[in-house]
Amino acid sequence: MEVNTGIIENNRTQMRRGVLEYSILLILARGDEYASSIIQKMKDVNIIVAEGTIYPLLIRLKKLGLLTYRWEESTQGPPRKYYMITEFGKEQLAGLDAAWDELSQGIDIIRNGSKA
Amino acid sequence: MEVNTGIIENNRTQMRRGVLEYSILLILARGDEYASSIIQKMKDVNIIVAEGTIYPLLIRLKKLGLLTYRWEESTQGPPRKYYMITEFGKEQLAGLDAAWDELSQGIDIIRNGSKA
DNA sequence: TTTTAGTACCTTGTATTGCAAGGTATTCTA
DNA sequence: TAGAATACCTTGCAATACAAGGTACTAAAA
Repeated sequence: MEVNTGIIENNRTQMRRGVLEYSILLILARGDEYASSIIQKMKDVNIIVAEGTIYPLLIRLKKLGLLTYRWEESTQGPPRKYYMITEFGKEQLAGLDAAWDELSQGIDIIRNGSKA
Repeated sequence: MEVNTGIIENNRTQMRRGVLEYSILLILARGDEYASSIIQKMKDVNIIVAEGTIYPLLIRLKKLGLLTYRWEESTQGPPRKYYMITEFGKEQLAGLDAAWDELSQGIDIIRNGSKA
């Protein structure tokens, strides 16, 4: 079924997809979070992620050794799975920072015709 | 078959994918180009695209009305299909500029914790 | 005049992956 | 004790990038 009609909306989604893992790692580098709070923090900066996206993704990043987690009781609802970035995760994040910078620069160049 | 091993390489690819259409439109907004020259221009700024990616993409963008093309003889090889951005394409590109700016800002915020 | 190399076009099939939809468990409140 | 709210998770589908393989034209070499 067709979900995204407009070209712009479609590309906005596409662009977001490219930085999903990166944003998760950025957020977790600032502090431990559980899935729903990550979704919220990303939403705050207009990077929309669905639950069905983030849970498998967190599991994947954990398997790769970038993250670990701990369970924590909540006063209002079921226990939460707080994810934490590992040392290896931080190393990889540094690489992603570089990748993002490189892409930004690339876009800048073809956009403005200079390395500004 | 596994193609991209490293996490960083994998994400670099993922990020690039998000801006494929955007970069094509940016390049064509500066002047008419044929597929191979678009690939080259993108490569120049480290945005790698394969032929098998760009041909279907150009066809798609043409079908959507963002591009048209004209054939042009070449002195060294077969004729070239020069793609040109349409008025509608320029309109959409403006939207993509906004989408990109928004994403960049979003990343900046979760990266630096501010709207710098 | 055949062959090779270079350039340009294009299609097919596969693997990846985001996510809508649907589902379970816990806590709190009416 | 029946919702409502919050949290977790899985399944199956649709979209899509791209490796691989293929055609056609030109020029140059054999």
